[in-house]
Amino acid sequence: MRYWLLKSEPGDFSIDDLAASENQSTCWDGVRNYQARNFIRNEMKKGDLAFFYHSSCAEPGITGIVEITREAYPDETAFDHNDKHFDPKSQRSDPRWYVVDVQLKHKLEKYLTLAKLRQHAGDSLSALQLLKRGNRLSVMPIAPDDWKFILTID
DNA sequence: GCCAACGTTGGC
DNA sequence: GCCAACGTTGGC
Repeated sequence: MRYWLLKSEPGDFSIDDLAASENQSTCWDGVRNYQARNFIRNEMKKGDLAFFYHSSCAEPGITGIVEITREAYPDETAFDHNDKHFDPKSQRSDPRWYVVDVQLKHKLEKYLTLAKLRQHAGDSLSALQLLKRGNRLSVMPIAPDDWKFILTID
């Protein structure tokens, strides 16, 4: 079992949007970065857990935990002319982009801000990709030790 | 294969 | 809104 972090702009799709979804589930579509795609397509397994992270907002941070409930399948939004994630280079015969399904496990009791995470950038979380400068990856693995540590942060 | 131009991400 | 970082594109 592996751990992940998934970014979403709350103005686009927030954890409350997920909570309000049918089965508290959604397909994680719109990822258009190859490194992130490779994680989704090749490495995410059913049962893996992921932090739900709110990015590009007033107070970025980890807001909840989701479970991967279905492994990779083609991203339909890439085929849809009317979707903002439409990609003419993705063909049904050779899909370029993939999604997984995720289901809400729970929101964190206390919103864990990026600022709070940064307090540990020098020691316990020194390897956390999220805290590296210039980090723009929207899907990234979290080491088990980092996952455990993050859950202990008050 | 190089690299400049451009677009996007995301924190602040 | 600004700007640094980074990925992608396209001419050569």
